[in-house]
Amino acid sequence: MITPASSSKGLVVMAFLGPTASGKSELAMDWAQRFDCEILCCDSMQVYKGLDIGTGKPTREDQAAVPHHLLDVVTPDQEFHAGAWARQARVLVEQILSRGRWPLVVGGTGLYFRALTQGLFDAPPADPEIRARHKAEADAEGVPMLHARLATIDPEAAARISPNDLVRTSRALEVWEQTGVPITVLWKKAEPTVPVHAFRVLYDRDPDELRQRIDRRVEAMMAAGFLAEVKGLRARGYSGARALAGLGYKELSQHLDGQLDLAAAVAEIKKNTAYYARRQRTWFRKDAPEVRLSGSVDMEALTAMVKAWLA
RNA sequence: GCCCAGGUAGCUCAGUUGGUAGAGCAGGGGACUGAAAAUCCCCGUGUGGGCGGUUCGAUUCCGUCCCUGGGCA
Repeated sequence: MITPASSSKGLVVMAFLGPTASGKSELAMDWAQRFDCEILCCDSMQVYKGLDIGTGKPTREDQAAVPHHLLDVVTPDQEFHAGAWARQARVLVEQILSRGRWPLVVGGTGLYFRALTQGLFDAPPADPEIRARHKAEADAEGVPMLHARLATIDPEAAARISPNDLVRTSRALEVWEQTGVPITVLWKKAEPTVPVHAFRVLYDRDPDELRQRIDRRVEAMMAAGFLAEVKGLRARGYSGARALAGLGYKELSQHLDGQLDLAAAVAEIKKNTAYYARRQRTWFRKDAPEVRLSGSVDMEALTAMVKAWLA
């Protein structure tokens, strides 16, 4: 038996990270039941209530067997973001450790994980009005026009952000408009909060196998009523919510709007999910994991590695 | 056996009035600080089915052989 109490590192967590459909959740359930863990879902879409099938949310049975956190924290139309996730996650880590149990972070949202382990800088929150205005300007005159404006107030930020990247250009301008301080200055001032140390397990499959798993998973979601879930969300008035821009939700919404036939929508979901898995790989490769695993895992060997790491 | 249509990137195909070729899909690499399942950037040398011929030069024209699909016997 290993417990986090045996560590002298401070706040300590286990983390199973990896691309979608890799099977990391099953691995996590196994590990959690061996070592008395509580699971922190590191997933930007599972936080939404009602997005169940399409997000691959843990089943009721799994949730009953092991405590899961950071699921269903907001309704689909509510604002949510990395900062909110990280804040809640940090509190949960402390609480779980104080109970003498292990926090086990499981998921594939790289930004959220980084926000937990490294912290985010102190910045003003999003302002929907400003974002809507930027979006309208970009639609009318192009993102590069906004980017050019950023370049005049914060050349360093402009140099790091693509002229076509609306999201980042808009955020940098948003920070400037709200504080009068260039975002670059805030980046530099970012000070890490109490660090969370994570034993990172990157769980992956080879690309061919992962692609097959993705295809099968999408088919299974469709068979489980994914389309009905999307219809229901739209019927409740969430069609414009950002949550509905998530993988699968977006394509099925397009189908329901008559833009795609169902088979094409499903094919798009598979393709876009595979693209997404690639982006996830990039993220976790950079955040250097302690171990890379795939396929069936030797739990004894993994346990030994964690013990050594804790010592 | 004869006739027709094809054989070009892992797959489906385009194009080159002769100057050694490019799209989509698939695949790969990267960025990422409160939108992140979002947003954005980058990556294509392939005996142009084989062998001959014409030509300064052939993937492109000609001959022949092989393979695939269809038709006729």
